[in-house]
Amino acid sequence: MSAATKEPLLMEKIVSLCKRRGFIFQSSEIYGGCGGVWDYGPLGAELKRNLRDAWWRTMTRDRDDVLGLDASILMNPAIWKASGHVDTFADLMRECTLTNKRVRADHVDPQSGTAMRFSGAESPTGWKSARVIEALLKNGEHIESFRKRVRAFIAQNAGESAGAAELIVLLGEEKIEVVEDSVDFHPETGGRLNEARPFNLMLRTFLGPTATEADVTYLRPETAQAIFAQFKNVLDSSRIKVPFGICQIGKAFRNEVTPKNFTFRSREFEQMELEFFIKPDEAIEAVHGRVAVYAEGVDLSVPQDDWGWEMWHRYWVDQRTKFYNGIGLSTDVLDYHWQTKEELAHYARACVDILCQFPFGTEELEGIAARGDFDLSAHQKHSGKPQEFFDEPLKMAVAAWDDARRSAFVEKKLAEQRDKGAQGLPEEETRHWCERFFKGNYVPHVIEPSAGLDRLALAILCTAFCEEVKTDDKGKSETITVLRLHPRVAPIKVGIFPLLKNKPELVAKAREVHALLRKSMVCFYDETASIGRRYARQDEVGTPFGVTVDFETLGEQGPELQDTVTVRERDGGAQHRIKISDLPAWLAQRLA
RNA sequence: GCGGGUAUCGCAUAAUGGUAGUGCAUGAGCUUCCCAAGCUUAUGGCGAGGGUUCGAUUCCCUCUACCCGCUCCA
Repeated sequence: MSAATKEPLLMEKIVSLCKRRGFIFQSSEIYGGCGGVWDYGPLGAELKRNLRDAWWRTMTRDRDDVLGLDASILMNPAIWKASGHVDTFADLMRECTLTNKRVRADHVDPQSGTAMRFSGAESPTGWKSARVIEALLKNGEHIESFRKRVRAFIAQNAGESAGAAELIVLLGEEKIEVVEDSVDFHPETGGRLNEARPFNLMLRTFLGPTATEADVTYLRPETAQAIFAQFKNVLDSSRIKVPFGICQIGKAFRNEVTPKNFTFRSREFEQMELEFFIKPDEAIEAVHGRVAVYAEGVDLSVPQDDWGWEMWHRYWVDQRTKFYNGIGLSTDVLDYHWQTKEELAHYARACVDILCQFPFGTEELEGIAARGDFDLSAHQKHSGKPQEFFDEPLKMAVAAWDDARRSAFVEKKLAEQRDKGAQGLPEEETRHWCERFFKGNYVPHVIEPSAGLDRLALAILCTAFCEEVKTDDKGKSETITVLRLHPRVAPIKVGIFPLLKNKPELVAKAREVHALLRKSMVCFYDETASIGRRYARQDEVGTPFGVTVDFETLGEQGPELQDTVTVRERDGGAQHRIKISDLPAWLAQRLA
């Protein structure tokens, strides 16, 4: 992961452009806003739609092995129990008042020492804080090393304004009390913990007008769980076989602690997720005698029968990269982060983040995780409904095994699970898994490419944003703004202009051209201001082409140029003289 | 959630305890106008709520939103 140079000023310009030209507005602005949510204006709505459509086309319409789904946002809360979302965040949490670090209320180890209090702190930089600080001087700890620790945490919290930690002066130090086995201090930092309170990042709501506790459900925190919950229905209704995928685009909601960086981290956002179900490696090996192994430079373009989870994972990283390249995010603004063993969730085998360079840093656009059979198995267990796929070739292959080979297979599985320790399956479940496997049944594994649509829209805007200083003949220079959007995602494809608006013939002809083109693409007709200004307006919103109707179009320079128009390119400003009748095809070719 | 900062027409900015100004943008008009041209003209603003005051955009308090740094990010 490269540390991109942060450019807060650039971000401000982009935010300003987004508002000025109708891409993105603050939600509920006339009432003072609403934290962490944003609205898309006319051009933003088109941009987002183009991105959404491009994803949908690439992921399902252009493929034989991925099907679409459009599930509801509200679901049975049991889904969030099964997925682990409810439990993970239903805990009571306490925060350290010194560092704001959070701990589970029931996970605080008792400590002994002397509780100390400071009335505030100040620094030679002029920074001052009147916040009362309480922390535990642990038994045996030297008072100076204690003070040093407190200063370091204060400096960290205060940011740049407080300056160096060692220069901070602690004010009004006093001993409060000697404590024995207290659970009111953070086990690592020693800071006083505040009151315990529930911490849930899911948005709670009530399904049904009585709004009692029995009606509680949640706005989905991710779209993926609906795909798992409908896995069997899609499988049974679509005559499709593993490997195959189910994809979905939709809103998701999270009570983010800190929404930030414009639309990048919002509380309401749109996700584009694919769950691609694959055979377990054991099934590949049973049928094909081997599992293909990834090696640098191996061909990932066409899926093969002997691919296990690793190849499929690599395949999707490759596919997703090609998608981004195709809508204007070139390889030089993208980056990859392969999560380390420590970062991975316990059920995940691998996870790659595809990152993009934003003005505020290099941040995640998409995560592609190999999640094993964790999700479907969890739903199978919680719902009591089988989530298995019956694999005919597997059944045939295993039918040929003798008893010795079967028991060796079982022993090997048991050993694998034992090696995983607490994370491994109990012996009984492993034996059951093997039994089902021998009959050709298994819970498919899954590769999950999960992307944020709002993040993508922001990435597209940020990377397209371009300022140029232009100097005219008189030496007067000004800064012009161009959005170099890929024609495929640009909200407006072509601007149509009569050279002058006070000549009815020009206006009529331009309106004709507009009527012709709007049938196949988003157009913008503009007859006000000078022609240069109209070009500039379109440049600023990323319109790739401009069409100008002039006096030659009307035949003033003879029949040669009659019914031709000037087509002007946004990037480079090159002009072409094109027959009106050829325009739709000429433009369509360049917008594909 | 903590600390720091910001809030003035759509955008960018100025000044002020006493009728809030400018540039750009926007609307109307003139112009044979191909890269933000010129001229005329119009619309439009002190984030919300309290307090101090004869009078508050300005001073004080509270709230809200946004930005930066921590923190969080299934």
